[in-house]
Amino acid sequence: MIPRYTPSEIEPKWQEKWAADQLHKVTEDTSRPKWYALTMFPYTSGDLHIGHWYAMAPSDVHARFKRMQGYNVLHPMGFDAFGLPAENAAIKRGIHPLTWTMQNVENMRRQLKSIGACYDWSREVVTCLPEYYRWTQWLFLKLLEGGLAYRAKAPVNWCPNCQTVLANEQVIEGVRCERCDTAVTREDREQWFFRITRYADELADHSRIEWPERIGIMQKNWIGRSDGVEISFGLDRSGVEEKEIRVFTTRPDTVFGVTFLVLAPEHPLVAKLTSPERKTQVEEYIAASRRQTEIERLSTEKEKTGTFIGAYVINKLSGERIPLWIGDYVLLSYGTGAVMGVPAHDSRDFDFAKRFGMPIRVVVAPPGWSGEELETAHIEPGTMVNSSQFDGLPSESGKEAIADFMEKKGYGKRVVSYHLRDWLISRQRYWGAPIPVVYCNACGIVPVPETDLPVLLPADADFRPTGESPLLYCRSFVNTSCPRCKGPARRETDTMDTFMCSSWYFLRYASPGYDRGPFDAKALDYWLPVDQYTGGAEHAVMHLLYARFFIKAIRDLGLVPFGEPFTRLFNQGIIVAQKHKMSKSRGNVVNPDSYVSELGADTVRAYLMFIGPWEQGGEWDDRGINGMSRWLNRVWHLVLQGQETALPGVAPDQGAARELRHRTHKTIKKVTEDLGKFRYNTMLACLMEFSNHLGKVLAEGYADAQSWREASDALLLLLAPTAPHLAEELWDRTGHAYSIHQQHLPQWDEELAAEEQITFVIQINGKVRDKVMVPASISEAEARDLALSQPRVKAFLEGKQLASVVYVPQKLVNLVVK
RNA sequence: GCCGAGGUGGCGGAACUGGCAGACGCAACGGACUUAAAAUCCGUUGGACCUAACGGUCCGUGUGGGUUCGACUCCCACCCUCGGCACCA
Repeated sequence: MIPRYTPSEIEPKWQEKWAADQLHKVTEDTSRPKWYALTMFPYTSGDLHIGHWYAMAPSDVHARFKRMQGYNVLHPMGFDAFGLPAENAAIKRGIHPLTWTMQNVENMRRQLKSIGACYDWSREVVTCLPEYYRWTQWLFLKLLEGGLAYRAKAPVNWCPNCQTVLANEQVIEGVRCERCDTAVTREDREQWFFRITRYADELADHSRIEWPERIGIMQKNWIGRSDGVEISFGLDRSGVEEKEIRVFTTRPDTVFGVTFLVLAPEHPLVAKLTSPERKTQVEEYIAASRRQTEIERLSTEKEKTGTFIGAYVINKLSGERIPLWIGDYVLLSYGTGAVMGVPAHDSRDFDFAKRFGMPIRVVVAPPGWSGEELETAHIEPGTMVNSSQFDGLPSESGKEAIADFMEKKGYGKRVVSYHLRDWLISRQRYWGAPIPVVYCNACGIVPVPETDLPVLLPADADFRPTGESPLLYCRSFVNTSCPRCKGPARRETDTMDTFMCSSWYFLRYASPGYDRGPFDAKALDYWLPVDQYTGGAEHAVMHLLYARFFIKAIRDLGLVPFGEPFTRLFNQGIIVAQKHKMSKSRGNVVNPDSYVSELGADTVRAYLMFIGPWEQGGEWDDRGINGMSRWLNRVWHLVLQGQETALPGVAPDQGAARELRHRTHKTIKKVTEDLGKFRYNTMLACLMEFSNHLGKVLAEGYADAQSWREASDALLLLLAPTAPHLAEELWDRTGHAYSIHQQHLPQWDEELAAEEQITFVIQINGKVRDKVMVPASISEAEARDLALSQPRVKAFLEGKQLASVVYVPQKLVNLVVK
C-alpha cells in the first residue's frame, strides 16, 4: 500500500534534519571549484510575499544545481535592515525601529526557512546591527582617507514628506521620491558625497562581466557620457572680471548658427551681467522659476520661458554679437549651466527662438535645401553652409574641423560631460549608520578613529522627522570631544544612505564573524567575486551601480583584489496577480504561507518556475498551482509504485527497454542544459514528459529492473534542486543513503540520448504531405528514393514535373514540382 | 520623443542554427470508479470545410509588404502592451 504524499509532514521533517546536520554549512575547500550564488537580500519590510519567493526559490534551485555539479557553493542570506520604512513604521506605531526591524527579521527568517532553500544560515548578515555597521563606517573612513568621500554644499533633492535629501537615483523621473512618491524640491545643503563620477567610464564598461545587455544599456544611459566641446564666448563688460562665458555643446559644427545664449536662471553670472533696465524683469523671472516645482519646471510639454538680461557676448568664430538670455530649460547642474542657442539645429532652441522671435539661421543644410525657412529644427547631419571657411564640409567632419580650429585658437576645448552626478549619501534620518565624523571648531572635519568604531546609534533618540537629523537633538550623541585636539566638538548627525550598507554586504558573507576588519582577506580571496547574482532589474541604476562603484573604489584603496563584484547577473521578471503588479493598495498580494501549508513548499517552488521564463515573470494563477501539486503527487506514486513492483531482470521487450534508457538519457541532457540557463519552465515540462512516459512503462510492465532503477533515480536527482523535500523523501524510501543533496547529477550518455528513429518529413512545394519513421542515419539518396516511393507522394506528383529536391539531413526532403 | 523587451489556441506558455506550429500545464468537455460528490484514472480539445467512416483539404503565430524550395523565426514599414530614460545642450 502506497502512503499518501503529505508535504506538511515531510517538509518540516527534512528541514529539521538538514539544519541539525548542518548540511548547508560551507567552508573554504580548495580541492573543489567554488561557486558564489547570491540573491539580493530582502528589505525588512514585514512579510515575504510571493514576489520574494519568485526571487529566492529559482535562485536556490540554481545554487543546488551547481552543488550537484560538484561545486563548493556559498549561498548566503541576510537582511537589508536600515532605512526609512522602519523609521516610518516606528513613528506610526510608536515602537522602536530596532524592535520593528528585528521582529520582521524573525518572521522573514521563518518564512525563508519554509522555502527549503540551501542557505548557510550561519553566515546571516543584518545591516542594522553594530557588528555590521561598524564596518560600514570603517569603509566610509577608508573612502574619506582615499579622497573618494567629500563634503560639499550643493543643490540637492529634498523630499518634504520623508524630510530628507535623496540621491539622484532615488528620484523617479527627476521629480518624485522613490519611497513615497512626493514631489521633491531643490535645496542647497552641505552634504556628504562619494566620487562615483571618477569611475564613470569604467562603470559604463561591461566588457568584463556577463550581465543582461539591457542592464548594461540602462547603466550606460544613466551615466550618459557625451563627448563635446566647451566653447568660450567673449565677454567685455566694465566692472566684470570674467572675460568669457563657456558653453558645452556636442555640436560645434553648428557654432555659426548661434543666435542667442541661454544661462540657467541660477547661474552665478546672471546677477553681475543683468543691465539696470532689465533688472526687475530678470529678478521676477528668477523668483518665478524658483517657485515652480521640479515637475512643472521639467515638463517637456511646457512652453519655453525666459527673458533677456540686457547683456551680450561675442561669438569668437564669427565675431558676431550675441544676446544673453536666461531660461529655465537650461539646467545649472549639467555642462556649464549655459547653452548656445542654435535654433535651426536643436528643437529646444527652435521653440525658444520661435517664442521670442529670434533669427533662425541654417548652417547645416538638409539634403536638397535651397534657402527656405525650416518648419522644425534640422537635427540630422548635412552639409555645412553659412560657416565661413567650413562651408561645404559634411557636418560630421565639420564637427572635428571646428573643434580642432577652436583648440588651436584657444576658443574652446574638447571635454566629456556626464549625466551621472556624485553619489549623495547623507540622510537626515535616524535609522541608518551614523557618519563617523566629528566637527571641531579648531580642527574642522575630523574622522572618528578606527578604534572608536562603531559610532553607535543612540537607542533613546527622538526620531520624529523635523527636517534636521533626529540625532541633532540627542545631546549625549552630538556633544563629544575632538579626537585630535581633545577640545569640545560635535558629531555629524546625518546617517548614511542604506545603499551604502548594501554595497558591500556580499563581502561580509565570506567571513561574517570576522572582527578585525570588514572581511578576512583569505576567505575573500576564496569566495569572491560573486559568480552568479540574481535579483530584480529595478536596481539597475541604484544598488547595482553603487555596488560596482564601491568595489572599484575599495579596489583602488588596496582592500580587494578585484574590480567587479558580480561576474554574472540574472534578472528575474515580475510576478503579477490578476494582470497587475501586486500591491497592498490593490489588495492582490499573494501570501505564500497558506500555499506552503496546504500544498507544500516544493509545489510552490516548482509552480513559480513553471509559470513561464524566469526573466519574463508571469501571472500567479490559483488554479494553475493545482496542476503542479497533482504532478508531484504523480511522481510520488510513480516512484513508490516502481519500488513495490517486482520487475524482471531481463526486459520482456528489448525495444521498449531501450526506448526507456533513451528517454532517461535524453531527459538528463535536456534538464541539465536547461538548469544551467535558468530555463526552468521547459526543464519541468521535460521532466513531466519523462514521468508521463514512466507511468506508461510501469502500467504496461515492459521494463527491466535495472533500466527502471536508472530512470527512477535520474528523475529524483533531476528533481532534487526544484523539489528538495520530495526528492529527499523518495530517495530515502527507495533505499538510497542520505542525502540526495550530496549526490552528483547523473551523467548522460550521448549515444543513448541521441535519437535512433526520426520522423522524416516529406514536403511538396514546402507543404507537409507525408511523414515516415526512418533510422536517423538515413542518407540523402535513400531519403529521396523513399520520398518518391510514397503512394501519397506519387498521387501528388501525378502529371507534374519534378523541378528540384531540397534535402535537409535528419529533417526532411522538399520536392519542388511544376 | 529616445532606448529595451514582448505580441503564438479559451488561458500560461513551447518550437535548437530558417525545416512537422501549438510540447508541457491550466481550463473545458466526454468516459471510468463512487449511493453521490471530491480526489484519482482514461480520452477529446486552434478554426473552417469535405467524408457514412478511415481519412483528407484549406486557413492560422499583432498588421501590411518582401526574401526563400520553405518564415513564429530573416529584411522593410506600421500598430499595440510592458519596462527604463527624458529640456543632458
